[in-house]
Amino acid sequence: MKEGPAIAPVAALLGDPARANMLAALMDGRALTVSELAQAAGVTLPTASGHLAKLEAARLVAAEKQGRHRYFRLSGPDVAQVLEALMGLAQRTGAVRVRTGPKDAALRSARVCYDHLAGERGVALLDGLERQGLVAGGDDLALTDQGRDFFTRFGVDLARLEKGRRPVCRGCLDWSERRLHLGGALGAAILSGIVERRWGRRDESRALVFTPDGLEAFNGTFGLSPEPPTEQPGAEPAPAAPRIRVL
Amino acid sequence: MKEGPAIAPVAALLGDPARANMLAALMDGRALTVSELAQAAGVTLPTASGHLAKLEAARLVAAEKQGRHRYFRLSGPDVAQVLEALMGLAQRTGAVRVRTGPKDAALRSARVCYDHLAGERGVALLDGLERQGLVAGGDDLALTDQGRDFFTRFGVDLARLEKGRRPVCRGCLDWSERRLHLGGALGAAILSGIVERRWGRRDESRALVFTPDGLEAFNGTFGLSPEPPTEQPGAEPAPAAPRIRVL
DNA sequence: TTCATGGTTCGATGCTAGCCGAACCATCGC
DNA sequence: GCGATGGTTCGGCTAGCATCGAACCATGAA
Repeated sequence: MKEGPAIAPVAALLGDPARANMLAALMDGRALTVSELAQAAGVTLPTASGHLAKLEAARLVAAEKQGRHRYFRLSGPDVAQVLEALMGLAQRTGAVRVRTGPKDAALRSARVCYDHLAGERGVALLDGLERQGLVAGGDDLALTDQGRDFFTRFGVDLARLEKGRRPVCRGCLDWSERRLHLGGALGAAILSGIVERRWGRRDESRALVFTPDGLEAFNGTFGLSPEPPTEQPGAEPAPAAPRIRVL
Repeated sequence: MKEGPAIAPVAALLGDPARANMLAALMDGRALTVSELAQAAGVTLPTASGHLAKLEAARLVAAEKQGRHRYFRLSGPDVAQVLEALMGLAQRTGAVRVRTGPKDAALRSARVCYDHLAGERGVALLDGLERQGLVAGGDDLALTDQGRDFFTRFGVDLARLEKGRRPVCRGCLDWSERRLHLGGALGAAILSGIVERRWGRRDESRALVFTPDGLEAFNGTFGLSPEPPTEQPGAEPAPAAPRIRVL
């Protein structure tokens, strides 16, 4: 009666709070040690070690040994994508995080999703690239000729990206915006460009903090209008039963 | 330390085999009764009732009462999308379903994902639409002017679709092909068109069975090359440890 | 009204899996 | 070689939850 791969084992893996927190901590693409992940999850070292063994067995994370440390990272961008999508479900599901503090606002504005830019600015970026005809197509979001010129000038080694097995362009569903932002090798390259140019820096959470000048430069480079003012949190339109058919 | 919505509760919901099976049974977009879902999950009626109550509380499914039956359906296409994405992870994770029987082959070839066409033919469809310039853009996969003409001739009431809050075009990640197929209101309309024209019918599983004539008509209408012969199952390139960095 | 069927609620049971402390192994610096 | 630090393994405890039978409600048919 069942069809396709069995989702239950994987979902159960993501369903434990400790493991979920560890994975969330890895969502920025960095590799973390067991101790760091234990702290992120709020469990002791042995417990974390056990969880990580399971995640590794399921190939959701990959480990690398360096000296007496073991560094864990997500095994691929697709894991990050599923996590983002689950956050989307979790949000509309009513499991709204009440803590809409300044940190949350920062995350909604611009954050690192695995290795590319997400959040409001991330979505705006993809919009802008399309509007200018730099990126087109729907499946793998192919680069146009103009886009190739543009990004070459931006300093991206397209030839190298295209040799890899990872798609150059790929849409990734954004939990806060509920729209696509740009992932893939190009998405990663753009984020690298942002950091290299010191337009912004990654803080200890997943938020990406732009400098004022950097934000202006970023918007200018990609032809984006500045970020709209965020509406007052707590004044959500759907208070008790948000009967939104979201997609 | 946590950021964004908490995924663990939702994921835990999907992590129980009984619930996962029920959701999988609902993946074709149909509404099923509690008894049917209980059978699909292989549990007794009280157990199923309890599970469904939880899923409903989490707004993953929605219920509708008709007479003395209660019909459950997925609460939206986004739920189906997350399920498809999880299947993708489950597959590469090593939880490969060994039962690569004829039914599985049929599912890979063409199946119903919530309310639109998925599988090899679904991916080919999106490819074809793009190649012919009927669909373009990357975010919401907008229809081109030619596309509007085309689908109007195909019998789709675009004005009606665009009035709804659901996006007309939307990519949905395919677990068997690991590429996007076309979802959204237009995806649903195309599937309706296929069924109305008797090009194929939905069997009791999620497989979509084309008639020989219907398949030819489908390929012809959307300018697709016929489906490539499926390679021998069991002759997978990655036997023990598929170390594929998939995305 | 009365019976039959679909669904829910309740209570009891049993299993699973997360958690920690303690002991153990590996690596680094001295 | 010796301590110190990072990780893993083991054993035992506990809590949560899936499961089912039985009793109970609701709807439709006779």
